[in-house]
Amino acid sequence: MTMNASILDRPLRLSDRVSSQIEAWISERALAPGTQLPTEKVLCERFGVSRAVVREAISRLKAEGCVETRQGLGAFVAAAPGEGSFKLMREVDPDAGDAADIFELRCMVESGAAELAALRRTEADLLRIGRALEDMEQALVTGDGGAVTDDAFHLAIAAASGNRQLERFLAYMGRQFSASRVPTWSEDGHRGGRAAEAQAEHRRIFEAIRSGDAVEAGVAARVHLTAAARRLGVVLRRPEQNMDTTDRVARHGEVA
Amino acid sequence: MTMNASILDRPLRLSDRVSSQIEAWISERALAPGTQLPTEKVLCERFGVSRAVVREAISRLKAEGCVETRQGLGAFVAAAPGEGSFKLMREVDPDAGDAADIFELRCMVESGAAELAALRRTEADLLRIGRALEDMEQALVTGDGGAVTDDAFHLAIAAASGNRQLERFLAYMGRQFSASRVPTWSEDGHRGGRAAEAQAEHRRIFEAIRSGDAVEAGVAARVHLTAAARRLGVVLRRPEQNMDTTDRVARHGEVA
DNA sequence: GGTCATCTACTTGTCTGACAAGCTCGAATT
DNA sequence: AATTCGAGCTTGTCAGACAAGTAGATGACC
Repeated sequence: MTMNASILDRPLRLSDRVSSQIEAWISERALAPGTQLPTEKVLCERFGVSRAVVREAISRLKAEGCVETRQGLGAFVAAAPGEGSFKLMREVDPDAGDAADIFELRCMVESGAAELAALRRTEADLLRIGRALEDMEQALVTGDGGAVTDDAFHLAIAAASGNRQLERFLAYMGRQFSASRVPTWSEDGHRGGRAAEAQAEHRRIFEAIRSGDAVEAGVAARVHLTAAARRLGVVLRRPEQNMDTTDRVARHGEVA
Repeated sequence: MTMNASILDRPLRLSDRVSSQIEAWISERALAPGTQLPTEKVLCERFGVSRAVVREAISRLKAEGCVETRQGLGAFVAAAPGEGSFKLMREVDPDAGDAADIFELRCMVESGAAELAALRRTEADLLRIGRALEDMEQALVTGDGGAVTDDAFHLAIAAASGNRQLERFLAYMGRQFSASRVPTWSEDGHRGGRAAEAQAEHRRIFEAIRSGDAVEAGVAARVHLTAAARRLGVVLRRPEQNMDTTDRVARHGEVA
């Protein structure tokens, strides 16, 4: 006959106590994601335990998702409990290759968002997207506030897709990239016609979503992102096959 | 010159692999709560690692809530890993339709990854994908280790896409979703033919990537993910238009 | 024979020391 | 000045040892 009540009396393992204290320490100071934790050695001295115990404690925090470790660097706060998501994708360098990679990724996901938006958009969604479009139209005249509204436009489409994961992801990526939209809407961008060009692409996307044509919406989104990359001078690898693949197929579909 | 030595060779911590394999092992055999796990010593010999690694792996499973340990007694299955991994999904969003959202998102991104992989795969990539495929083939016979290799298969494709942002994103999503692959490779999955069905879809994807047919690779990936969702009983909203959109278009492209 | 203390074998928990792998930064080299 | 390379840090892994806790066999005692 086993004493099941012993679960409550069970001896507290050292690693449990240590992990609790570290977690409390993070919470109390409200450490921002990315903050570096003390090294294992320091933690050993502070808690008076061996490194094995500290490692098990940190291992537990890793499993809970609030700590990340990188060999040779250290341990870092990953995210406050409950909000861990795409945080893993931080530290994106606006470097050369990364920019192309991100454009490719956005092309896949945003075209998908446009397709879903065409299928599921509500009247409220259309109103929101349309308002962003009008604001950009005005920005074309006044030459002001284009970049901000551009963000709003793409976010509104993501929201209209009805897929909350997609919306969160695109919101994140959009934030990463809002800086790159600036050149399009800069003084130079207006003069060089880049702003007007982008706006024409935006109108095509909006029309497709309004009319409920998913295929056309996806194509329009892909065209827009490919053109945006070109306008920013980002060189897409194997451009002749790369992002045009589905586009080309879709055109055949249209013709057929 | 960028080192394409790639992400997956590095962040492969031993303890992560061991914990994944133990978790998959529990899932595939559908071990009842209370079942005793092999001792640490046995696990060390079986995986060929030190006790520290095994202990970290088990520590992770403890944190996930699917394993409990008692000093002097051993380690025991606490709850079905399905519930334990639901905890990971809970972090994303406790909503019901969340699984469908994630499937949609994965469908977009993984099909894109397959297309890019078909265009850019190196011989080393093909070797790695092929090895994962063979491992799954063997898992079909032995009934063991299918879920882990399934992860490896999709990650290898992501790596072959040559897009590091994509690879990181899919690695993240894969971790969130590896639990959902378990039913396919469980005992029940083998008996019901779900494993064989999935494997056939995998072969189609691999063949397309090997032959460099981007369109076919994308189609095969979309078919696979749609089927996977169906096998798991996930209801995709508006299935008749939803994920089939680009698929239908691509087929027209093939015919044309 | 039955009861109880003890002893043994085995498990997980903790400690220690060492080396490997990966990263940062600055000095030395070209 | 730009580049290379190594010292010095970090975490990751290994090996062996002992402490603490448990179950079951052993054996003594009634």
